[in-house]
Amino acid sequence: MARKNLLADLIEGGHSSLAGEAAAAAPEQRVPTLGSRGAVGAMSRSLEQLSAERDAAKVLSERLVSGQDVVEIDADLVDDSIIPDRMKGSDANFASFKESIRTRGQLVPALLRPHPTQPGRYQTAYGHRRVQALRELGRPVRAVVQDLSDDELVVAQGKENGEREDLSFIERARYATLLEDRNFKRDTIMAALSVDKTELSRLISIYRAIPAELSDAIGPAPKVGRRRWLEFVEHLGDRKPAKTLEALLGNPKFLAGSSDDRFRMALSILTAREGKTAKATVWTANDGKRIAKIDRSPSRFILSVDEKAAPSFGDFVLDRLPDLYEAFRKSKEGA
DNA sequence: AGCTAAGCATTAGCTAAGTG
DNA sequence: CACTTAGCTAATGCTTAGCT
Repeated sequence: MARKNLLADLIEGGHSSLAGEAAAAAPEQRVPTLGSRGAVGAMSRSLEQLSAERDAAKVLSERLVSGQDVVEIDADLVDDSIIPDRMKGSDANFASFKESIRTRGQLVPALLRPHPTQPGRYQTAYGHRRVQALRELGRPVRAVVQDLSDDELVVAQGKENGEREDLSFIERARYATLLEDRNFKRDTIMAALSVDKTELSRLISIYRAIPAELSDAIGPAPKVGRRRWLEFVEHLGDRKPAKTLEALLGNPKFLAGSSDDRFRMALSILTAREGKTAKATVWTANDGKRIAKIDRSPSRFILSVDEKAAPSFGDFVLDRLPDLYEAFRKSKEGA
């Protein structure tokens, strides 16, 4: 519970006056029209960016208020975090982000710590994209510098991603696994990713079950969540992925598609080989009505009755379930 | 064609039970 | 005790069908 409300606490705690304003203004927020669609659409992206930066500012505000000065540091002296969190090709908006930094300057400071082994250098805890953009622009980084332990660094980095919620499932799984490989405690990883132990366990086991070449080839797949990655791993099984990989990497369609598309293709190759992966089927009665849908899996048989096509048929079946089951048992005994 | 509501699929967070 | 597995479900996103 505390974990779930972490973000809310941060925002409300630090900016209760803001929240109050928002609540007071709410009744008047029903603006009838906002001009033409085109104008609104063009604005939305920069608005998103603005709000993302404001959110980041809220999280940093505590540190700023606590008497930390913002200093300017040569971007070339700033290294990335000890653990990379993003996969290749996951940041499509970087160019426009960089452009906004170029035109408007760096609105929100980054959070750095002194490099543990190289005096005079720094490591990024929070604000990787800003640092990267400023590095490319050849500008100094405005930053708060604090002595942070490895744990604190990793948790701060996780917050950055959590704020924007822009790490996909597999990226979080990868990040969690990298952290574990670096011997971070489960508690720390849980804090860094804002997940519970259940989810953390799944993240790590799923990522470890997929050969790195395969997950790298697929990429971040932002629209694919736990459920389908789990399905992916189940179908992968003990099978040698070499053939799957070969089939995929040799396919120009695979390489041309989006990361989500690549995931879909990879999954369909895995499931196709399985032969009998029955998809949901519809049972049609003699009168032509599509009465029920059947979903099969190794562990389930789901029968759903269409209440519109056959009102109260479900109850009818339910009433007779005991008799049906009895008949079923007898038929088994006989066999 | 454009809009809306309904239906369906998916994600992600939770509890409970199992395992070593 | 620390972690894993299974299963449920609210919230969200997407698709489809029906309406104006």
